Amino acid sequence: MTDQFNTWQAIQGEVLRRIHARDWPPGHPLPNEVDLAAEFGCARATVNRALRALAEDGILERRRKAGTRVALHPVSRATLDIPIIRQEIEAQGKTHDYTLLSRVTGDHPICGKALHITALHRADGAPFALEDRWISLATVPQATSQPFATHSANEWLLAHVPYTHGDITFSAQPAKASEAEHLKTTPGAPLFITDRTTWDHDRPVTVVRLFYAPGYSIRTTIGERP
Amino acid sequence: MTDQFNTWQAIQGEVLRRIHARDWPPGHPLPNEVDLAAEFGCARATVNRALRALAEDGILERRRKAGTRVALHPVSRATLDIPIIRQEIEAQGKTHDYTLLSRVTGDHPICGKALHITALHRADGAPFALEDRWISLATVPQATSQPFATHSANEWLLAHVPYTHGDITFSAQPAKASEAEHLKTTPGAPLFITDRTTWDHDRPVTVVRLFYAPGYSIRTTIGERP
DNA sequence: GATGTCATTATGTATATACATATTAATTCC
DNA sequence: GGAATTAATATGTATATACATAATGACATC
Repeated sequence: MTDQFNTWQAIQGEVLRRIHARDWPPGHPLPNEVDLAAEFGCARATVNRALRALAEDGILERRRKAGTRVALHPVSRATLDIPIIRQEIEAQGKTHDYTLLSRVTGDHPICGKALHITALHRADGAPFALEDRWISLATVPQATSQPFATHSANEWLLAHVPYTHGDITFSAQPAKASEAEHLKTTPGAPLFITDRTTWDHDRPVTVVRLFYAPGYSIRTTIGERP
Repeated sequence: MTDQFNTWQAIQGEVLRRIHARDWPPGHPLPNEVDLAAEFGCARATVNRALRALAEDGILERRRKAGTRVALHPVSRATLDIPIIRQEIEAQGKTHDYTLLSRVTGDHPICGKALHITALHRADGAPFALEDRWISLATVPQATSQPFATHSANEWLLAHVPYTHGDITFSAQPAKASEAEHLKTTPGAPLFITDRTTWDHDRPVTVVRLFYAPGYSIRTTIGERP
């Protein structure tokens, strides 16, 4: 018991220091929790808390009995916060403006009978993102009574319709003529696209594709200590 | 104490159930940990573990004294695993092929004097991603003795050079003539781009831009229970 | 030698207790 | 009434202990 590390953050910091200093290079096994607790002069639960958090970040790999080791290929594990568009725009100090472009019913391969909504989000008047959304009427019948004329369907859905899970895909696609027109760019221009599908258990809630105006990017960090 | 939930996962599941069932709608405050523990017939630490994990997922918002409430705008918090390209290709059951295109020294605004490497990654022979990388020679002098002819610089760096943090940006950009040629597409084609910068404390390690061949996308899930 | 059993081991988790800390609410003081 | 102080409260964390569980490795068995 050389030093006294008595918070799990301090222990995490010391472990990270040893990893960064190459005392424990990639693939290197760590002492077990009991020994580390003895060395750091703290309880095993505190060591466990520190190492578990590092494992969740992808820095360590842990297996029962096998022990803990420094990740060999520290698959960069980044946490993406995907805000609603209004918040994203307002966070830039700009004013958000929402325009409903169309609102019809139709059929969608995943959603079935669905409300089809297209809308444009602007930031300080400039086109920001084009929204193409389907809302399943089997899952969300209340959507029919919502105009979605002044507020984004996303915010209404988040506040009123539960979902259990979903998936998001990011890609780059060329702008079609109509998309280019709304986003004030040229057909074929590279657009950053997000496709999101959300479910409530096994029932589809909404499928949405967002076309972001040229220049858009999303950013995240890895290994940042708060 | 009606039911007996004695694992933190069971408690997390029950809390999620109540959120999804709209018993606790967005913005709704939860009972405090002591009361929940009494209701669930478990220790407060167990409730804490369950709620803390949900807060990390962005589902709950917690503040001392103020208590716990269901997140009003459940900012979709997705975890992105960014594998090394070879693993990404091999995970698709394809063979990875790496070709060094150029290797010179030059100056880079962030890295200073740096090794500049361009390389092409192929999957089953088809262009997959074009890599444009700068490695700071002040931080990584050993890089000069590495040919990077048959293996990606990324894997060598991960195994031999420590880093503490970094940032990643995703965007869509039109292919320049040379990029289009390597990726066997046409100039102006929309390319999915990732820009990554990594640091070891305050020293830049490497700056890399990856141009992915058309059709590439990254996918993640939200709210998935493992 | 291959296979199955069992003890060992390191992590995973639950519990009771105690104290720390942030934040709000109430109260006192000027 | 407004500012400063204080009390109350919910979460945050540390500790010792106990048992659960997965995975390994050794041993015994066929």
